[in-house]
Amino acid sequence: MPELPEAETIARSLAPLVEGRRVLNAEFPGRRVLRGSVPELAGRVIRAVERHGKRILLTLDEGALLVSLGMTGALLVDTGPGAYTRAVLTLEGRLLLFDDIRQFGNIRYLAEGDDSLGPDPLEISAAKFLARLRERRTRIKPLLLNQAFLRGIGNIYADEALHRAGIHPQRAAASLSKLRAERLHTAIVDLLREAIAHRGSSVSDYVDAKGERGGFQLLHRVYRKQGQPCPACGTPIRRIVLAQRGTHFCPQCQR
DNA sequence: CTTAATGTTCCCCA
DNA sequence: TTGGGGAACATTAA
Repeated sequence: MPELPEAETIARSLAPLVEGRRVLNAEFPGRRVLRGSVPELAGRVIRAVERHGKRILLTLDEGALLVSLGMTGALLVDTGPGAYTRAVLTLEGRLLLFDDIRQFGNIRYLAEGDDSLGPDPLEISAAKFLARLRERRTRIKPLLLNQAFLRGIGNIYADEALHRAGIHPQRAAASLSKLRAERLHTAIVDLLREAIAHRGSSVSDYVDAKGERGGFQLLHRVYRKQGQPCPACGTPIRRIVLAQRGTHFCPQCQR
């Protein structure tokens, strides 16, 4: 469900609804939702809601909650708890729910900052991006999915960015020319900004904190478009499996 | 019944 | 040491 544009949309929709509010009670009906130990949350105040890669960071007056949305996680405000509600935070005047059908998502408490992720793709410079590519020996698509390399890109935007940049997903990352690497950097930035402007991609069940769907799925060029003509050249889009993920590309434009 | 799905982690092996 | 491959996690939809 969530990659960077979706997480950004969730954070923006959620922030004005919960920032500054005190937690009155916290319950976790989902047995497997909590990771690590979580201290008493009642009495804490939510100071800020921000995107952290493809995750959502709820900064409290002491510590923070890091919400990983997994494939099907959603943060919803003032809806009734349902069969897939895994966490319930009762706030002053609002109810914040974490719903997650497949339960790949989780919530962990951070006492301090989290430095386990790579740079944000919207903030890294082209020069630094190039330098980081050059020190890796893996193929470009799995590298883009690696959150320690860049935070926030997932399967949809990896495929879409590589198509825009004209790069084959199995291409060795370090073998990209300077020009190609810069083209990829530009493609990533443009793509993510456009997707955010369209409030993310609702391919299956992604919704923001108000339950609203995104619209960027209508502008996808290759993701899950196998057999359909490439919008650039008309060649049928191909689907392969790479790193256990469906991978969609144009065999003509991406070499 | 089979396959695939916006994700991550862990284990084994080269 | 790095990273690739595969399995696992849990659930729904086509």
